[in-house]
This record gives sequence, C-alpha cells and structure tokens, in this order.
Amino acid sequence: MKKISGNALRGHLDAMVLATLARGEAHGFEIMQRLGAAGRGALELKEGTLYPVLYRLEAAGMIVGKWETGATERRGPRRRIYKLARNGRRDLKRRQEQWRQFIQVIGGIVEAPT
Amino acid sequence: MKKISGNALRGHLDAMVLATLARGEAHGFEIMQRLGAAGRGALELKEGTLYPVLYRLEAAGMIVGKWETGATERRGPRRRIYKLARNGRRDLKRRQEQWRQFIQVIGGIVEAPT
DNA sequence: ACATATTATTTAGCATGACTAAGTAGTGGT
DNA sequence: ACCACTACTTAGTCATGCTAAATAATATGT
Repeated sequence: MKKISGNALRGHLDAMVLATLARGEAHGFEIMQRLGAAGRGALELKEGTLYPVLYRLEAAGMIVGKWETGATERRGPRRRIYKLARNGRRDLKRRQEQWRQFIQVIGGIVEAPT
Repeated sequence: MKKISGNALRGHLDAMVLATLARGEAHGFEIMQRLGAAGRGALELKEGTLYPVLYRLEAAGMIVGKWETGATERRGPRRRIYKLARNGRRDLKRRQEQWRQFIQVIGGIVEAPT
C-alpha cells in the first residue's frame, strides 16, 4: 500500500492531531503511534513532522501541554502530556465540517469517470 | 460557505485538472471556470495557481497543449487547448485510487467523535 | 563499566507547491 | 480614449510537511 505523506497531508494534520486528542490526552510519541496505527500502514509520521504541529497548536491555545510529574518507574526522558483545550474542541468541530465539505467538493471533481 | 483554498488543495490540484480534462479538452481559462462551477462557490482558483499546474502537467507528458488555430471570429487573445495524454489518463486513475485511500484513512482519523 | 536499544523530545535547514500581484495582449462597447 | 472581458505569463512569497541529526533518560546485555 502506498504511503500517504508529503503534500497530501497539508492542511489536515492539525485536524488529525486534534481528533486524536479528542479520544484522550496523550504525549507526542503516543500521538505518533496512535496515528500510525489508525493509518493502517498507510501513514508514517516522523517526529520532525509531528512535534512542530504540537508546538503550533499549543501556541494557538488549541491544546494544553504539561510535563509529566510524579514517581515514575518508567524508563526514558520526561514526556509532555497534551490535552484538548476548549478552543481546540471547538476548532476540531469546525475542521470536521470543513473536512466534509472538502471531500464532497474535491471528491466530486476528482471522482469524475475517466 | 467557507472557501477551500491554500494548503488543503496541495497534492490534489493535479488530479482535479486531469479529471476536468477527462470530460473533454479545454483551454486554461475554461478549466478555471469549470472548476469554479464544480466547486459550487467553495472553490476559487486564480490564474497564478492554475497555469503553473498546466505547465507542469504538460512538461510531465500528462496533458498535451496546442495553440488554437484557424479562422477565429472570436474575440480575445490566443488560447492554448489542452487534452489528456495517454499517460495522463493512466495517472488520473492512479490518483483517483489514491484519493479514495486518502479520504478513507484521513477521514477515519478526522471524523472521530468529539 | 560500556555499548546498545528503546522511549521521548528538540530543532536547523530543505523542498514543495499554492498564492499574491502585477504585467501583457486582443477585441468590443461606451 | 477608456473600460470590461477574455486569456495567458511569471517573479516572488509563504506555509508547512520532511530530512536528519542531536540530546536525554533508563533498562538490558556483555
């Protein structure tokens, strides 16, 4: 199966991340894994793609991140846990509507019989 | 209705143009109008967006363009008529399959219940 | 002790391609 | 003469996803 990547994702990545967080808070690495799993082999985001999206969404007030604290017996570095902000949930709804319009309009054009 | 533009179109514009030409040859301006009409007010391509796509597709051998000739009683400057090349028709089919995969995978992620 | 693997984050620089904005050109109407 | 409409051209900008490498913390194996 061909990978979905590059330009095709443009303008949709934010919605994908927000939708992922709508299912529950998660840290960056986890979001990457969830998206990879949800993509059933057709999606393969790299860190350099995802993290800047998180910074952008946090700076825009769409998501809220905080460093994980507490007695951690796990291995590895600190994680930043993100969750949807109220604005983010609103934004997600808006983006979902736009997505539906997008696939209807563009699909109607692209799916023309050859 | 919000306009579809910018990054959301990335990676889909080529397919849109090929699909438009699959319905019959046309010159650039006409393709713009057809896309505008097909977009039902949600699409508004400008020349600076469309023409470079045509040049790119022609250079890649996906479409063939030729200057309109003959006794023309019509008004206005010369037009370049484009039609789908064999490669272009093949490419369109491939892009349509990718489109279906795209909306299935990305849609499955974005349409998560809020 | 040391290397290696895994988890997790950061970031500088690049590439793609849609957009902005302005220009050229021909024809018809006022 | 000027404007509107049709039609094409193109230089420069910008957003954003990707490449690639570095840093960090801990566990496991030798």
